Amino acid sequence: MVYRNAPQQHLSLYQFLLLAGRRIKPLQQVHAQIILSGKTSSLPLLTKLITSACAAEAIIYTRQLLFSIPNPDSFLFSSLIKTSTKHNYPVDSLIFYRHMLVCNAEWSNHAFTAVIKACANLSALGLGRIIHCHVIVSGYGVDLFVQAALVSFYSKCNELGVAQKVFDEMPQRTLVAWNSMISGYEQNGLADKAITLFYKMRDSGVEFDSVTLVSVLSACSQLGDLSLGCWIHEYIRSNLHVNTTIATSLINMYGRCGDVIKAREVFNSLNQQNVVTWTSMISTYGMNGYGKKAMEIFHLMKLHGPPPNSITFIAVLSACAHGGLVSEGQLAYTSMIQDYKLVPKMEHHVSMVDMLGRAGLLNKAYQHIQDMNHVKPGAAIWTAMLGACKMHKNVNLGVIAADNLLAIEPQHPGHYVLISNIYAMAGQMDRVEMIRNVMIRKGLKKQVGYATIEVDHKTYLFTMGDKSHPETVAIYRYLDELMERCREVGYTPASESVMHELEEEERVYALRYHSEKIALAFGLLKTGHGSIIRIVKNLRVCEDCHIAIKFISVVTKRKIVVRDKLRFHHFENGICSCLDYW
DNA sequence: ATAGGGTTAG
Repeated sequence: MVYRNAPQQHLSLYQFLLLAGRRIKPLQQVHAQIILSGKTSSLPLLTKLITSACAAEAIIYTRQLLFSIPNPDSFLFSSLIKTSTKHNYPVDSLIFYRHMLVCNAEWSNHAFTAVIKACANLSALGLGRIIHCHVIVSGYGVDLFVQAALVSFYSKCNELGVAQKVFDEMPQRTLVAWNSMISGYEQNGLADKAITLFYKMRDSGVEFDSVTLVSVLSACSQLGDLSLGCWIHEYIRSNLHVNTTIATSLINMYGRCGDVIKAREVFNSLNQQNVVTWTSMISTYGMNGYGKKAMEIFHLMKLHGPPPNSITFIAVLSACAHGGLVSEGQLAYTSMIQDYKLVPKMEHHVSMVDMLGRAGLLNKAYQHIQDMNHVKPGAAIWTAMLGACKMHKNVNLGVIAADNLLAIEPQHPGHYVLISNIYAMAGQMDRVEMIRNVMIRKGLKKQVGYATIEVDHKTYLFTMGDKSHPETVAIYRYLDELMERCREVGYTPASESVMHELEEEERVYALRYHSEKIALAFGLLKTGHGSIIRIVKNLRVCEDCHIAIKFISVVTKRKIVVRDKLRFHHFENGICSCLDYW
């Protein structure tokens, strides 16, 4: 308690600390002053010094400082753990936690929440479990802050069951706990559970905030749930201030639900755009196949917006890949490196290979892979290459891509169909057989395709050849009739896109009753003439369905929007926004 | 005098 006797002296040292801010040299000068004036036991001073050093990201100096302090107290430890977690030094956060244990300092909910968050950032499930035990033994198991941190931690470690259990056992569920649980489901791809929980939250009378809605909007994007998304937009308009975060979520939601016009409206309504809102708008256009529009926005951004970052260029290159804008994409790629000094990462290379490959420039795509400096081509690169080889029927390069893909991810079930297709094309039936055997041996099945459609605020799900719907007979009869009308105006089934091992008869059946066709027939039967049909498909839409839907848009005179695994297809008058380029 | 749990783009 020495410092109470000489407040003047300390005040000036403290002011020096404030002046030093996060600059490391001035901080070290004040440190010297502290030593010279003999105030090395003033914990408030040392706490400010050490957290400033940590915030200045001088982590080695921070560690040295801690070990030079004779009796750090609980406050110093929890501040330090908090700051190190916040500045992305989770390992140091754990080291400080251990040091806190050794020093036998008193625990606090602040120290626990921070160290749990550090474990969450590391996805360190085992360590987090141990700390959870420590929490309970220290009597902090009942603390609402610590419980919320645990919910978030278990969610980030994909342990949603445990997260839910901690959440359920909370005597009082705080807003933050609800938000953690909802975002936990959303981040783990369980969008329907996130939405169910949101309704529960609303019904239990807990006030939600913009953080809740950001997660729920993401869940809407995943499911293509445009009606809940619109409801949230209305709610925000009348109750909340639209900040850039929530605006980004709205743009993204509309974009991923295929409503480009609404996305643009939100974008235009913003007073202040940042790099994230610009990037979202570019990627919305790109994802929906409007490559030219995406480039228009990119151009506006370069004129009036902040400098594009690495993620902006992923959006730009991907828009070029999906829009067939090869020379524009190549220019953007060069500009990224030369004008913006950004180093291309794996995702940029994937988009480049995708872009060149789709355009049929297979040798250039292969050359790009070989020219990648310091980056080892990952599975995504070879998948893009393989897809392009299949599209343009280049067997030689296709086999090279397939071999590389098999070498990198031999276990991945999603690759087998594509790989065996290319070997079949190359006439290497022994390898086709081998791949098939591997699939059977490992119990790997083709991912089950399904399509969903929303009618009267209710979502219906169909799988291939689905007969579970009570009106199945009517749906199939209508679908058959529809396909007959399409045939009359020139449609012929493209059966080669079905997996080769099916018998011919099965192929035709499989094509005719693909989930997206059933969902589409159901939607056309159930909705009025002017409305847009919106379908979400979990896999990529197949070639035959793509052709068929173009014809269906003609014979029914309807607008049809299909979101597949990668992008959107807007069908109207026999034309798709992807220009058959996907 | 010392810090402050959850959320944001491909």
